[in-house]
Amino acid sequence: MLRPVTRSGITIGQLAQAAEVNVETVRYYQRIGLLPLPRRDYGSIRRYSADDLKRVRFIRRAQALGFSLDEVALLLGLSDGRHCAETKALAEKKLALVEAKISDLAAMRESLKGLVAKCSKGSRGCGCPIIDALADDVG
Amino acid sequence: MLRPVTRSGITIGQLAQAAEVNVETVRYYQRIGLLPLPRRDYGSIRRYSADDLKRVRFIRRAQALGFSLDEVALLLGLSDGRHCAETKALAEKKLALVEAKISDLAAMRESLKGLVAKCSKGSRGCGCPIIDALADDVG
DNA sequence: CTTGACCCCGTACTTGAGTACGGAAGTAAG
DNA sequence: CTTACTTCCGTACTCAAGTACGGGGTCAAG
Repeated sequence: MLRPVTRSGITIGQLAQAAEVNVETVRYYQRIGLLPLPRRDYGSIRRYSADDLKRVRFIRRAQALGFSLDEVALLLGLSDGRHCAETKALAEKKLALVEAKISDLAAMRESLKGLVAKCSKGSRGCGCPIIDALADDVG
Repeated sequence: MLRPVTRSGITIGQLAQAAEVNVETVRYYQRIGLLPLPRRDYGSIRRYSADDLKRVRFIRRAQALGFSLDEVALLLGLSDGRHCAETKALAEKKLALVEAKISDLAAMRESLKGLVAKCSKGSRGCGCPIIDALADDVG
């Protein structure tokens, strides 16, 4: 029969808009394998799922946290449910990295808080050596 | 007399090594104004201070946290001790950003912890939908 | 059945952040 | 003084991560 099966899922344009990225960016992620190319159930137009949207959002947020696309791919790969030993080792490495980042950011936060407080009191010279926030030795 | 005054400070090569960056990177930061070009007290060779080293390290760590060099420049600019009102506004914005990053990373951390725990128990299929860590709405 | 909005694909261009290169000059050790 | 290592500087190249472009196909509305 080949009836135009329930066009479930959203188009690339809608996906891009929802994830606040460029359509080209979505295509780019597909090309480099970060995003699975979805089946074209209907004609030649791809349909995307809610999971695809979550994935794109994850990518962008992970990037904002300083991960490269390669690293993002690794993080996403952690969910393959296979190769437990390797997965665990990798997860532990990433966990340490994440914890280091958190502590750097926490130091930055305190520094910024101090600055805001100083500025609020209108004290003269609201300088803030934020640089000192990250001055301690690298773990 | 013009005696070769106490060659205080380190050379660019030593600075680069200490900060674990390329010499060219240091020169690059100078070119784009992220690093002050130090006076050449002695001949034509630049000498760098401990502050310069701290600055380079700060830059790299801030980058690893997802800040662009432009943003790093802003962060560093917070210490100018002038324009209190603007400084405060900017600091508040950055503070919010930093807090958002921390909470994203904290979610990632929990997810990774869960994965490591599952793997440690040797349970079958140590999959970890880390993607869900960042699935909640963007603040 | 045309029009306008959207999609497909491949290729080329751009931007941010370095890296590499090559020749001249400074400097330290032998 | 010579040799070997740095530094200086400008220019050119690279790489990741997109962005833009152009030609063609689809599809719903008018």
